[in-house]
Amino acid sequence: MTQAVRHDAMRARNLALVLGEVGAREPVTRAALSEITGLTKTTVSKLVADLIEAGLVVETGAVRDGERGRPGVAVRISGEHVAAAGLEINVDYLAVRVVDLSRSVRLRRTQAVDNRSARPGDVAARLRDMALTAVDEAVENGLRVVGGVVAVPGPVDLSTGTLHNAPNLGWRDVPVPSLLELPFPVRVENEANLAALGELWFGPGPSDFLHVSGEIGVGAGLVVGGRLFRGTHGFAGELGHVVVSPDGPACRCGGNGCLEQYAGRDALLSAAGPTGRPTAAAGPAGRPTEYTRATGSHPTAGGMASLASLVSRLEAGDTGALAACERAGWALGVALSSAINLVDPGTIVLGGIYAPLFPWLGDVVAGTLASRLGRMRATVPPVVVSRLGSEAAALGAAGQVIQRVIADPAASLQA
Amino acid sequence: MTQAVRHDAMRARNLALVLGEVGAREPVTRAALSEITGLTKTTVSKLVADLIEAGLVVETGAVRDGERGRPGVAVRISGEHVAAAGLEINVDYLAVRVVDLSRSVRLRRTQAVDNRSARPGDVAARLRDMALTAVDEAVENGLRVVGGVVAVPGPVDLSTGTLHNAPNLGWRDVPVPSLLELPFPVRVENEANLAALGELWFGPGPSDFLHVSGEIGVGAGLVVGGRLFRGTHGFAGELGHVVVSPDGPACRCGGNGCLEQYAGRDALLSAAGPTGRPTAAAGPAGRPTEYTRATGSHPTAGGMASLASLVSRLEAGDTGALAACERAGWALGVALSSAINLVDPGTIVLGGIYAPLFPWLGDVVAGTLASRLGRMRATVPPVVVSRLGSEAAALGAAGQVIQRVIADPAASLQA
DNA sequence: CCGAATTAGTCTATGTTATGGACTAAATAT
DNA sequence: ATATTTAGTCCATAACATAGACTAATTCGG
Repeated sequence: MTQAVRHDAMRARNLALVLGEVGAREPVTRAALSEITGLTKTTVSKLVADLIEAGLVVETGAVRDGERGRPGVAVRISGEHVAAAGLEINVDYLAVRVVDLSRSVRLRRTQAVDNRSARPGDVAARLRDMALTAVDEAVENGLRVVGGVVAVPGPVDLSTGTLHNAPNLGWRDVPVPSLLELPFPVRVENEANLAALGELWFGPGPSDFLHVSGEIGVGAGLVVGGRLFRGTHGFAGELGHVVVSPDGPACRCGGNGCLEQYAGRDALLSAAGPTGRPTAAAGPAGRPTEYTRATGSHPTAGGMASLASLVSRLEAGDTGALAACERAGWALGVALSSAINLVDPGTIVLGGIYAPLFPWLGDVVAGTLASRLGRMRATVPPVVVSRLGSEAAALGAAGQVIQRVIADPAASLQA
Repeated sequence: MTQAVRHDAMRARNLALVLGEVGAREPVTRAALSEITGLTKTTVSKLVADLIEAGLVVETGAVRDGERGRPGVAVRISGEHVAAAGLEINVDYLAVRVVDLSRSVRLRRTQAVDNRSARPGDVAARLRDMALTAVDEAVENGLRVVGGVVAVPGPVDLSTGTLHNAPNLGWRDVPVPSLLELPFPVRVENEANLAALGELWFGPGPSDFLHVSGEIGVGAGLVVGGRLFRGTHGFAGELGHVVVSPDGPACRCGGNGCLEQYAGRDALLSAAGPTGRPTAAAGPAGRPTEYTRATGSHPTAGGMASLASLVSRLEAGDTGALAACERAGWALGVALSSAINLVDPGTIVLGGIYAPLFPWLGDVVAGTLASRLGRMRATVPPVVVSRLGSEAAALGAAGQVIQRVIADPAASLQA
């Protein structure tokens, strides 16, 4: 059930409503906000004044849009005070992103590390260092980091932040927030879910889609009506173990013929045949390389090297590589057709390793969907590529903090 | 975005909150409601007074529970004034249920009709007659039918109430509400969704589950946190076309090896081999038999006769019938393992034709799930049988109206 | 160039709703 | 019989939004 509504809750909701509309249509004048929300001009003015005082909103000066009458003073979300940290623990790298309230990315740090062999405490310490230097830099720019979210490759208990198990890291029941000990509240969430939210808040697309995160495993995050669907225990979106063929190759989950056995990173690479740089010969784990990049595909650490070589073989027209992609695309299409029948997403967004492979996968996936769904549905969901690639999860993590502030400005208005 | 909150909205929400708690814990005293909701005794008293005046709630007299102090006056949801109609158009029958606000079923009418060959207008006219006589009877009992929902076997445009297409009826783009022309607002919804909601509101079980409706097709309704998940366009839950084997038998949807080809009613019956009363020799379509029943499995119209004979063959230990059930159960398990990985339901509820077949299916389904999911998940969702059987959809339909009244009593408080 | 029209935003009085504490009512404990 | 305890009502107050008057700043038309 919902909570009781007192006067303070009424005000809190209206603050959230106004701030949300500012974010959705900035720059907007108070008059326009009054018309959009249905609140009176008086009320909107008072709410906006509070938001300005809290540093969440700023005036951008008068707007003269050729209309008659006194010009309004537009406001927009302020990116100058409040910021959020998006952290990511992945198999091959650690990442930190600092995003301000206006969703501008203020800082990017990625460190290539092979975390497969590492202990949770050591990884957390390294990520903590990265986060703290990032926070320092943010503070120098006048920003206050009000919270952080950590993206991890496995299911999470949302209330405690415990990572239940991450098979590709070899971790079990890791209490991530207490290991990090950061000077702001930290939540933890599955990377596939966060990648979907990253696509929602930082991508160009719609607000109804299934985002597929191709990594070693294959995860998916479903966003409907701008909200993430988590399922009963928060384990929804395990696309990697959807059945492609019930008598297919055995999977580590105990089943047979799961999608992961056809389109997971390792399955894809080994199906493509021998490659120049095999997975085992990945870079040294001890000495991480630090660097910053603007956008595009991710660094070559661990098996990533093989992915890069797979792409170059595909570009060269290598038949083995092409066949492997075709098979993976077909399997993805089969699994996605089940997913579409079950959860009815508006669009399919292919991310993770499928982003760089999209030129060789996309059409096969779309074709498989069309042949399996076309006769039932008036429209088959379009298959598009993620523009964020592997940055999606860390951005989604930061975005989740931003979203909380925007959804409940009254809470952060006191602090 | 949400709506602005004015004083009237505040009151509306608090009314809903109080009414909801009354429904959840009846009988309750005002004092207990005050403690539960956090609203003051004064406020609760005023809200309850309004609810009583509107006829939604009644006092049940003092409660002396052995405690010290003045005994409170308990209130409960009133079943004496407001009622809802649940209507169902199925392939083999039409059904009407009238349910009062306290969720007591006040009237059951079912008419066996073969609607396969019938025109929408004729079917609607017959259902309309049934509904009107039901409403008359309700009025005689002092009830006011404030709305109705129609369960139909196919996807629906919720805003207009148009049934897009019902392959088993042979209908396309049928504007159900305008055909019915009933003296109360009518909405339309997919029967699988409504069956899930029926299970939620009238069944004994939990509020997180996937309800499987085995009919000619196989539908599913997902309820998470007491809310139905509909997907982007409202087409979620098409379990019947989830892939069991990608190179299996061709399906009418254009795909291959869909669940429906293994566990749909027709597939199941024909796999069971020749039967005493084949599907084609179903009862006469022209002369419907009217009757009323309390509970249990549904009438024998159309293919239903064959289902009854399948059950008797199973009871007799017929090996062909047993093998068909085993195969269907295995396929259901395969499809459900995909569904569990994708949407993470808390429980699997088998309804429709799977309810009477449960003794021969249940263990196979559960076993298949255990073997495909056991190694990944700490707990595999339990597989249980629906106690409502084929009554679930019509009850869910009526329940949806009730639910609306309880979720927004302020709206019906004016009328 | 000036007044009329138009739109933005503020100010003031008012209405609606929930709160808090005093108060009455009705039971049990001693 | 009296004290204690709990239920529910009454009344003054506080919080918030509203309605409409008012001021401010622009464009339009002559």
